[in-house]
Formats: sequence, structure tokens, C-alpha cells
Amino acid sequence: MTRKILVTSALPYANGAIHLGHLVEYIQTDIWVRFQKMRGHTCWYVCADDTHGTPVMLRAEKEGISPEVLIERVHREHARDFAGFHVGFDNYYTTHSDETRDCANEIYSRLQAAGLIETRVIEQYYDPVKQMFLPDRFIKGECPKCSAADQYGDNCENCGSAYTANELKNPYSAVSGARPELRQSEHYFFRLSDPRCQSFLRDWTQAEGRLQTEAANKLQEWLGGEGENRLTDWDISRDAPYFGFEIPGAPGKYFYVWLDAPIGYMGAFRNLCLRKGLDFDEYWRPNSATELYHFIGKDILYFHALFWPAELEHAGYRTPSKIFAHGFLTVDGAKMSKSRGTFITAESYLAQGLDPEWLRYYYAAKLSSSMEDIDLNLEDFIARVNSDMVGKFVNIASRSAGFIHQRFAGQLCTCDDSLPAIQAIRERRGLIAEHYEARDFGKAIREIMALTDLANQYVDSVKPWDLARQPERTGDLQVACTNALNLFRLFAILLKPVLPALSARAEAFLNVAPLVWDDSATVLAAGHAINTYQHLMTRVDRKLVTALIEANRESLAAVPQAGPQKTTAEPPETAAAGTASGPQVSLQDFMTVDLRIARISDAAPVDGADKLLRLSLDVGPLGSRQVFAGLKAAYDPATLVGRLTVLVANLAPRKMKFGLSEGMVLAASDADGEVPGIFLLAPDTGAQPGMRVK
RNA sequence: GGUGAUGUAGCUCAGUCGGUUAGAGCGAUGGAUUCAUAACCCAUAGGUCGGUGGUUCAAUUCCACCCAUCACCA
Repeated sequence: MTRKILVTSALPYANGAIHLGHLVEYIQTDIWVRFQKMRGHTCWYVCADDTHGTPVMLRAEKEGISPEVLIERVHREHARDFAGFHVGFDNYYTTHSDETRDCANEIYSRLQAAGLIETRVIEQYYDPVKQMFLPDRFIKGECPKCSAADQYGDNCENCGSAYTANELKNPYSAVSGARPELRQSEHYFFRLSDPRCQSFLRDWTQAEGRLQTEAANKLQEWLGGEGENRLTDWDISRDAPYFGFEIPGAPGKYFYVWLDAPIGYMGAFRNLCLRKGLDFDEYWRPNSATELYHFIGKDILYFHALFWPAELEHAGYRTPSKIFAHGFLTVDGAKMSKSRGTFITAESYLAQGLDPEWLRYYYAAKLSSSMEDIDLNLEDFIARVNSDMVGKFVNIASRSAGFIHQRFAGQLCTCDDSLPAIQAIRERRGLIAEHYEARDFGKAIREIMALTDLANQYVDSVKPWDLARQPERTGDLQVACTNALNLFRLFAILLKPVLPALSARAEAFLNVAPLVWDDSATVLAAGHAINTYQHLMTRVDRKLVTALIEANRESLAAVPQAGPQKTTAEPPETAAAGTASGPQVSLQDFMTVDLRIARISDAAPVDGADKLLRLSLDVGPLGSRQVFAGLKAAYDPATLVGRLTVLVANLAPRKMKFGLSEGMVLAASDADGEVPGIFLLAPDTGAQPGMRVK
């Protein structure tokens, strides 16, 4: 049965480059789509740039160009990057399109007719200089909880607390620097809290196979129990000036991201329908027989599994068949970091001369159907790609082709079907297909690589190089190499969803038509002639990886960009977390830590805490500080009073259950816990409270 | 602080619906080989399956608590 499938990946925002974190999703989706197409199904893969919003508007202004020119340029860059990694969209479109606008208007008017849109006057910060309302990310100020300076209007990077922009102390506009004022404005809301949405979502999210188990559980948490109304209405409008679609019948009001970005999925597909003569409604009408899948990052699950289906359902469209959420990418076990050079852009990866299929293979080998994060371990990347792809897979062709050319003019003889390795592939191909279908690419790769081992063992057992020296065994030599090349062809089929370019080169080498999945049930006919062998893939050179990291390393002094709003949100880049074996720091970096001599003026146990002592510290000119320190097991508080120690004076204050901790005192302990004890640092006699340690 | 996830060989990961000697690849060591991009083949070493308790005839696998890491929420 031929399935009709529509697949999307999340829309990248048109204010930033595609990086390796993004590519996890696009490569994952692309592999799945290629697999479906190889199976003979009708499968359309669409995506688009998410172009609207304040960040794009302001960036364009800063560059002195129109938003349209900016998004056009970024679109070209994104399309180039995706093509570079063989991500084969059937349409890579833009949300700034008539199709998306039409869909947005349609959905909006139907939701309005259903009574699910309401207006409400809200208070928001307004920049009097710039004359615009400010998104939370463009307001900065002091954290209302810990008083850390220069925090964004949604959450504090120091103490991690979440709040609204209106709670910030001493707010200022990140755009103009002006002090924003609270102004009232009428906003449009989608009533997600409506009982209709609640009851619909309760069923929808728990439907069999709709979501991964972890995702369904998470959704259950967000939905709460029956009768609990945990969902809140979603603000879908923004005031002018804004780069986006104006809301029909509401001059000066624009659709906010929720009512245009995801509708870009529909817009991109509608545009494809126009070009290919497809029936849009067949894919989007309620009870459609077609399948609709969204690949997303786990961070936007809330939106895609609650807001989006509720919106579609009540606007009279079909809802997604399934939502596939994936985890984030870490590099060498840590978040991608510009200072460490692990915030790697797609462009730089290609520019440094690395093969995109190395990354595709590595990701495939690590991907599963779960929402777990995957780690790009660079050493492992080099070892795995070289060993599996070159040493095992490509090697089969490389070690056989020479004989066929030199001795048999490129002609194959009859392949031995009964060969154990070929039989094993016949047995396993169904299972491998199931793994691809279930997005368990790692399992598929493991199966395939185990089969390539059988192939290499086979070659080793028949020893073509021995046969080549025995003129009377010429026939055996041809059979051995024919078998090996057939095995290679079968692996090229099984790996084709992951390695489209390599498979295309293999097709040219083998002199065959584009391979499809069912070809893995057959072998090449006797007499088939192959072309000369050329290297199908080079090995990863460690130097390339080192150069890549260097090319992406940014100095710590680099000014961070204003945080963009993100649909395809990836983990934000953070400063080096600093592991024990981490990179060296410059003196300048070290000096950003303000270490001071402090005198312990008081020490007392803390009620309700097993390990903590409350210390009062005299820091000379810096005044006094309260610090909670985990010293209870090692020190009697009374013995600490009067002692001098070292304080990290500019550590962000941390709010604890017991009060605010305004710094950290330094103490030594064995990291492995083998040597017991905690040892407080103390300066030599003569040091005075407040002195800087450096 | 709450919720959830994760913690298995040096590294990256499988696996165990509880049951004889816990697996793979890479790396290491030794051997074999020379067709192949120092690839491939054979063999060896290396893990009290994060910790402590509990349930059980039997736990790495179930339960509780603790520790560490990560995410979300407050």
C-alpha cells in the first residue's frame, strides 16, 4: 500500500546561522523521508524560514536594509547550508508569503467564529524613544529575586528564576537604553483554556502512538488532572511597529509567532501544491487519509502538542498524526559553546572541508526514537567514521574492484545467493526497515555494521589475493569478487537514507539505476559490467576537526548578540562550564573572578539543612556578606568565628530556602571522595578583610 | 525546592518483561595477513551494570532512599 505522507521540520528563525544543533533535526528528518521515498511511498518534506518578529525587524534596521532584503539573504544562506548537508526538502519556503498569510487569516477567522479568540487589555513595557512595545527579550534590568544586573525580561541567568518583565528592577530598553514605561494595549488571545480545548487535548495527546511515552507524560503534567485548568490563553498579537502579517480587521495589530510560524508548514505545502498540482485539501482536511508528521526539538513540544493541534482542530483542519520530538546536541559532553569553539556552524563545517556525510553517519549512529540528548564526541566521531564507513563499508568495494578490472574487464559473474552474508542480509533487511521506520537509526546502523563484518570476514576467508596467484582458480577469483561487490551494493542500499551522496557515487561505480529499498532483495545479474573504482569516501583527518574548532572559537570578549526568539530553539550557548580537564583560561578570564579576603564574623548551623553553615563575613570595604557553605560536617561553627578565608565576591547571589547566599567561600576536598574532609582556605597572617586575591 | 530523564568496560553506546560465564564498536595488547584509504582477519586484557538498603530461592534488571549530571517548572 502506498502511503501519502507530509513531513515537516521546525522552522529556523531568519536571524542566525544554521549550526550543528539544528542539523540533528534536519538530518534526522531527511533520513526518515529518504527512507520513505525509497520504499515507494509518496512523501513530501517541507520547511521554511520563520521570518517575522521584532528581532528580524531590528536587525534589518541596524544593517540599514529592509526586513525583506534581510530575510531573502538569510533564506539563501539557510537553503545553501541545508543543500550542503543533503537535506532534501521538496520545498524550503518562507513564512513571509501569500500562502502563509492566507492560511493564517483563514485559521484566525475560523477560530474567531468558534468564539476562541478574545481581546484583553494588557500592560506592557513601551520604549518611549524607539516608540515601540518591547518583547521580554529586549528589556533588561535587575533580577527581582537575586538583584543580578543586566538580566533579560523573562528569566535570570544567574539564579534561574522566572518572572515577567514587569517585575524587573530598574528596567531599561535593550534597544535604546531608555527607561521603558508601562502602557496599556489591547491584545488578541487564543483561548487555550476553553473547556473545548481542554477536553480535546486530553484525548488527543493520549492517543496511542501519537507521542513518545516521555512526551505524553510531560503533556499530562502540563494538562493536569481532570477538572484542573492548567492551560493558559495564548497571546497571539503584537503591536506595530512589527514585521509580520496584520490581523484582519485589527489595524496596527499583527499576528505573533504562534499564528504565523507553524502555519508556515501549511504555507510551504500550499506553495508546493501550486507548483506540483497537488491537492492541498487532501492533506489538510479533517479525517484525511494522509499522514502528517512534525519533527521538532523537545523544547517546543508544549507548542506543537497543545496549542497547534487545538488551533487546527477548531479551525476545521486535520491534526498531526504524530509528533516526533528529539533531544539536544551536546559537543564533547557539554552544551555548544562559542568560547570553546563547539558552536559550529553548518557553513564553517563545509568550508573547512569536512564531508557532510561524516556527520550524517555519526548522527544516524547515535539517533534513537527517544527524546534523549545526543553527544557529538569529536574523538569518537573521527574513530567511528573512519572505522565503520571507510574501514568496513567502503573497503569492501575498494578491496574487490581492482581484481574485477584487471582480470575480468569489469565484468561480474553469477553471485552466490546462498552465501551466509547475503542470507543474513535477506533475513535482516526487514528488521532494519523497521528500525528506520521507528526512527531508531542507531539500531539500524548497528545491524548494518554487523553485516559488513560478515562481508569482510568472507573476503578474508576466500583470500582473493591468493586466488589471483593461481591461474587455474581464475573462476573462483571472479566469484569471490562478484560476491563481495554484491555485498557492497546491498550495504549501499541499506545505508542510502543516511548517505545519499555516497550511494549515488556507488550507483555510478556499480553502473546501476538509482537504488530503492526493494533492490536489497536482489543481486546483480551475471555479465553486469561495473565502472572503474575511485575512492568513495576519504578518512577523517584529525587536523580538519581541530581546524574546525579553531575556526568556530570566539574570544570571550566578543559581544553577545541580543537573544533572538527562536522557533527551532536549540540550547543557548553558554560560557564555558569549566571542567577539571577543560581548556586553559587567560589571565584576563581568571581576573573576572573577584576573590577577596574575608573574616568570618559569625557562623551558625542552619535549621533544616544537614550540611550548611550560615556564615557572616566581613569583607572590609565591601561590607558584610551572608554566605551558606557546606562545611557543617567538617567544622564546628564556634571554631570558625574570627578566622580569615577567601570569598568569591562577585559570584551571582543565589536564593536558597534559608535566605540569600551572597558569594562562596573557598575550600578544598577530594573530588573522588576517597580522602574525607573539607578544608577551608586561609591566608597567611597579615592579610586584611577586603584584600583582593590574585 | 518540585517533576522528569540519565548514570553499564578508557571512550561512544546496546541489553536485561529478574535467572547459568553482562554485550558491540572504537581504543589497548598480542598474533596473522598484505587484496584494500596503516584498511581487514584472529585472539587477549578490561566492568562488584552510580551508592546504600529492601522485596525475592535469585537483582545490573523491581521498590525506597541517597549521590552526580541534564532538562522542564516554581
